[in-house]
Amino acid sequence: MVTIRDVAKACGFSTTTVSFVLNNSRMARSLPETTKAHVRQTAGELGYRPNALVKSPRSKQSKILGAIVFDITDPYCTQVLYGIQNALRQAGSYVAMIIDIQSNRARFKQYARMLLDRQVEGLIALANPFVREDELHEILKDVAVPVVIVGREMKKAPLSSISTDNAEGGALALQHLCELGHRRIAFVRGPRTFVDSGERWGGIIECAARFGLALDRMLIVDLKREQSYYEGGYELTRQLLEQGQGFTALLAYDDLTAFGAITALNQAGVGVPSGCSVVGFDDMPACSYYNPPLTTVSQTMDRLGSLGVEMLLEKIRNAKEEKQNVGSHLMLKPKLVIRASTAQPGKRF
Amino acid sequence: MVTIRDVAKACGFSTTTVSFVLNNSRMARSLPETTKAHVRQTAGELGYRPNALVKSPRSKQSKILGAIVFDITDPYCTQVLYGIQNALRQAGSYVAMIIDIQSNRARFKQYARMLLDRQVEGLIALANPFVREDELHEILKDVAVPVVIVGREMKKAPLSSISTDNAEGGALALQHLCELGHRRIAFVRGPRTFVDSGERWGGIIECAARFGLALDRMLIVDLKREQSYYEGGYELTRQLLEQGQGFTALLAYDDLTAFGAITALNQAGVGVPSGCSVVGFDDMPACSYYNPPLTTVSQTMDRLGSLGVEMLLEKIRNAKEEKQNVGSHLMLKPKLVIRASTAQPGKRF
DNA sequence: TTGTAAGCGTTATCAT
DNA sequence: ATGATAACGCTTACAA
Repeated sequence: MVTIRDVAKACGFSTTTVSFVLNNSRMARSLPETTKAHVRQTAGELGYRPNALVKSPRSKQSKILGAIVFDITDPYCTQVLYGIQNALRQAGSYVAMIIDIQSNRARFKQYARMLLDRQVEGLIALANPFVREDELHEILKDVAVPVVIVGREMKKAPLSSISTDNAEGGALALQHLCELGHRRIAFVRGPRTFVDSGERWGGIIECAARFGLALDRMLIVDLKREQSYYEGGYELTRQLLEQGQGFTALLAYDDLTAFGAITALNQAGVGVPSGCSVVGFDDMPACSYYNPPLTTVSQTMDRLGSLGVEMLLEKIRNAKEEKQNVGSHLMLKPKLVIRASTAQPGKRF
Repeated sequence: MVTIRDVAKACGFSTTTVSFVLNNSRMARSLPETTKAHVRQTAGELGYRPNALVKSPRSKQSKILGAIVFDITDPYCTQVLYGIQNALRQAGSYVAMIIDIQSNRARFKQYARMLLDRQVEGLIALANPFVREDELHEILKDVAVPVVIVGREMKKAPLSSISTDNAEGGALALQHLCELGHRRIAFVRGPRTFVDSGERWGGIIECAARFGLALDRMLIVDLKREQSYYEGGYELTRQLLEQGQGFTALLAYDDLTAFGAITALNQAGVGVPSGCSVVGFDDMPACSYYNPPLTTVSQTMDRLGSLGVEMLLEKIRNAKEEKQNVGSHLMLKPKLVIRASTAQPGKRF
């Protein structure tokens, strides 16, 4: 391995000078071009590469961020990670250490500690829908580095967070169906304890009022936590159909629920959207190639990730300047993405 | 920050002793239990956490592996990553630094270097279908640490690799269709330059011979590299239908291609599987909730990842013992996953 | 403009 | 059984 001392020896300057030149430090400005050129050349010739790990003790900068996701095979997580990596590339110099806790709450704390042991300068963590705000605070209370939570609004400092305006998302979805002329609309909501599901429902109620739409309790069903959302969407939709409640549209908790609903509808001989329109939530990649392509509400996950990183880097800068760190919260507007699973109510039904 | 010196001072022993105890080094065995207990307790009380980064200069072990994927939103990649993380958790102590090159070849080299600067002890890289073996060798030729390539057979040392038996996979898919009684089968192959597509085709030819099946050139079409596979599958299937070539089954390059094909078939009024059976390749998660759920060939991506890590760790151990590193190659058997998109040929058509 | 030397937190060597 | 001390590769006050 070629060290900075090897370079220094080879070009006849001290390690200090070499360090200055190779890091473009402000001290390097006072060095003559000839020196710099010489240093750089010998470094190049020797194939010198600075050891990024050992920089940290003196500089106090590991240039590593920790990212904790709850399921790396979940499209929601990977889209956020995509955004994270984009922001990191633009910021330059920082890398992420990505950890998957595989939906195992106990691992969260354990892995957070592991990342801290590895001297990450900050932590960005994706909240899954069933972890509560106070739990997160409890777990993260003695973490010394800045933290940003993605996907859940954290109201208490010092945690910052970035999330989607779920209420607006719910409203957007219902508004779309109303504007198409639907009045008999079924709702497959998320499990009762899910924060985001509650927020979405709030938006739906508000929007229903705006359109003078009466919500029929018989057309409102809730997923259970134990089921997969796809299975749940399928089962609940089948039940709705069996009960013979007529409806011309269905608003699902998320895209997977919507996929399950479509399967149930088709099996019952109901075409989508000819017999029933279906709207999802999230806009996972599979929506665009589903059969039919799914109308849904996009959470713009990549922006969640990239802006989350920007917030985190900002917090890290503040922490360095000993500014006190207040928690801040960003709420992104969701976007309605209209595809082929929604249409005006047909004649059938 | 609490350092090992703080602990030493607090408990009255030297840093050496503390280090021995806290690392359970063999030297610690000769220490009396009382000492060890005392050290451990003060460490606990002070909340001491060893700085994992600075261990590396002396121990020569960063305990970091680099993982390079070509698209972190691609289900193939994330499934492999899932396997990687599983293996890492079991192995303990190692973490992965995951880098997404976003299908940008130029970034491969750049990021590989970045990872090496960060002292990764080994590299595991997922090959995408359009990078060639010699390219990979060229890029990785002066990488000093052990490397394992996932998803592409590398025949030349010192690179090791682990991949799926694509020929067997192709054969498996066709055999399934033949056994169902199909004789008029359409093939949407991958782009000509794709290694895996060629391998699969080899298996298909072999299997066709075995079943005495004549392959009709009019029913064989190839995707173009520029198109998305979903789009390509859709377009090519539409063309096949327009040409009026009768076929009762379609074997697609991969799952996305199959999804596109199903969309085209349905739009033409052909039911799946009632009018035409469709088989994909990969078994991405979307297959199980597609409409209809897709019969496909599983690459068992998680095993690709976990076994890949095991190979890499093995290589790292060998490298430490100065054993010379020969490249090794593992080829995993694919698995046929039968779902609802295939059936015996119907009466229609 | 350049160099010396101290330090970062750890582990390894060697002595006691 | 325990401790001094050097070393790892780098950055950075301070000195010249």
